[in-house]
Amino acid sequence: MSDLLERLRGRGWRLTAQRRVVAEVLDGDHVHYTADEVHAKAADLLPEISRATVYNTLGELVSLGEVLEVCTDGRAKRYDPNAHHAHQHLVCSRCGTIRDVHPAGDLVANLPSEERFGFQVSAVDVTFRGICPDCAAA
Amino acid sequence: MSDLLERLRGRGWRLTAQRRVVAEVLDGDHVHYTADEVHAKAADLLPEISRATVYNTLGELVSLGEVLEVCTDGRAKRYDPNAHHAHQHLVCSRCGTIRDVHPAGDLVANLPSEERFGFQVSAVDVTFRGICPDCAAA
DNA sequence: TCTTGACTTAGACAGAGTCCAATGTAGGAT
DNA sequence: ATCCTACATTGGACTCTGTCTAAGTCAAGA
Repeated sequence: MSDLLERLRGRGWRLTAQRRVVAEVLDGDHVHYTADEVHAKAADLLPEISRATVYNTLGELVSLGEVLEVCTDGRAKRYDPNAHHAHQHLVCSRCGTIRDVHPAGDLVANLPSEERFGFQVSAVDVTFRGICPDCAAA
Repeated sequence: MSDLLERLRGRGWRLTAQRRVVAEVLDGDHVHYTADEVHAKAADLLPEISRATVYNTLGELVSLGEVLEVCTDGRAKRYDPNAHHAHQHLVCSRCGTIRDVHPAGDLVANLPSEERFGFQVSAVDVTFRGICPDCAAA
């Protein structure tokens, strides 16, 4: 994720300790933390970091296209650092676990033009729902 | 929507004035109101209706499968009375307008089994995003 | 019409997120 | 190396969405 920090510095981002730890927390695959989870994990590394800064930083990362916002339920938004590989999400209806998945085909093409109501359709968010192996076993 | 009320009465629902006006507000196509919008419109018909009752009634309608909960952004949930015809949503990224749409094909089948991580996949929610004709013109 | 358990109400509360004025600091300028 | 200052951070108040509770009300069966 340090290449991310370099990229952002190149765009004029000031590199602060707070931004570093937020970026560090978001490193990894299948990471989908809420803002509060990011704050808790960041506070383990930098105890005095504030909630406001975590929200600010996440918002900036989203605006810059480096992180995706995901809402799979009506609760807190989740933040997905896997923004540079198009993907969708598979969510366990019981425990809420989220996996990144890669459906086949062109999903936007599934929408016939007579169903587009004159919209310029540019993107599609897909959430597959089901029961994960752990919940199915329990 | 009065067939809805009949159906619910058959299931033991007590028919109150409050439930009637909530059902009436939710009548129509491409209806996707937030709970507060439902409350405001219901209060036009029955001024003393409370927010709690609107939330209760919407929750019950969702549990009974008569209304769908939709969240297209991280904000308030929206309530969609078109629960008896499978459909997905098309959302304007600028103004938030929502249309019900009917994509072609079996959307769950788009997820290859090696991308299912052992989940039993049972449903899929799809949100197409784009710019609506009004916003494109403006 | 009476009765009763289901329904409604107002308001307190909780969770998620935003905003603001005061303070601190990264990094270019000197 | 130090200074400056525009940008970043902070804590706390605030907003919005939704839930809960205790007390009062009422639909509909007896």
